[in-house]
Amino acid sequence: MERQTRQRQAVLDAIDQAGHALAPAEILEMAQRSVASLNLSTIYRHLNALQDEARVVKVLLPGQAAARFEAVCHGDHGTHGHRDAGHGDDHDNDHGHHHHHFHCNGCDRVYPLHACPGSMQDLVPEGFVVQAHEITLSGLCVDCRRTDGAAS
Amino acid sequence: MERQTRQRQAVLDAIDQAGHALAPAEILEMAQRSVASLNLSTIYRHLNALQDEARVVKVLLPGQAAARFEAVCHGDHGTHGHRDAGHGDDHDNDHGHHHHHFHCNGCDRVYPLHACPGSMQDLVPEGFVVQAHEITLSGLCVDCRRTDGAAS
DNA sequence: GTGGATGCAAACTCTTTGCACCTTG
DNA sequence: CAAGGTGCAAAGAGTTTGCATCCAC
Repeated sequence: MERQTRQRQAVLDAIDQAGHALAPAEILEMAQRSVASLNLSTIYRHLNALQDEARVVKVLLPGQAAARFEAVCHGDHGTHGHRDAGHGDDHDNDHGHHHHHFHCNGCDRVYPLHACPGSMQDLVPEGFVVQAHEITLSGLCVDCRRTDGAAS
Repeated sequence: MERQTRQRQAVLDAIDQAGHALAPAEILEMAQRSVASLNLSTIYRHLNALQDEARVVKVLLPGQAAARFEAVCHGDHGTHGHRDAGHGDDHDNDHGHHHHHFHCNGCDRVYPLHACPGSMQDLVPEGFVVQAHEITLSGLCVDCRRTDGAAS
């Protein structure tokens, strides 16, 4: 996957423009606007390649079988110190900074959270070693709070 | 799923005796020792029923498509105050106390963690409402630390 | 005896792969 | 032109469901 093709560009554009994690099917839908013939398997092939290039991350939510993918953000946020990041994936490049996710129960979107409470070594029994942690919050985002939350 | 059948008992026994979360296939393997004819679909049917009865919980790990199931522990741990539990599942009975999980990268087991840092409302942007949180730690358990960790 | 439970096979979802064809460099 | 990418269809895991049979009550 090193050539510059229309389909590769379409996949990249979809992910970059979304601003939040997308499911492969959503990427397909977006990307087909540029390349109508685009196939799901091509999406998956690029997604896997882009993960290896550390340009996208796979986001898995507990409770959801299907994966989503988000663009890696290479902006430095100051915190390089903790060796406790990672998502348990095979790809252990930690380019793209450590973050967590918020899943909105209203619109089903997944938002990145740029805060992190730090290592959770104190939650585990003695003798256990924490190598990574994954926090997923869920609830209502600003928009859905107004709509679903009946807060008027 | 209200009758007392050998297969139901076999499934329950497997989960109760395991002491940690089991995959459906593992439950099958265990339970077939009592009921050789046991079928995977029967396991799934009971697992779903038992979830509704709040006797087992589905445990999903980020990064793993397949679900695991663990026995609900009805022991009170004092903390009933926080309305911030839940696993994002449809089943929102909070019988069985709120807890998190540790996934061992060595033996692939999932251990329950009975500690919880509490609500994480401060991690989300203003206007977002946190209804539930899910924390999954991973690393090495005591046993695997000795084995894999090459600590000798 | 009857209705709920079971086993089997088929269906479904998500993801990966084999292969012939087309495209990029 | 050749290496590599693409589309399609088929293969796989994991999970659910339809249906005829079986068994607990």
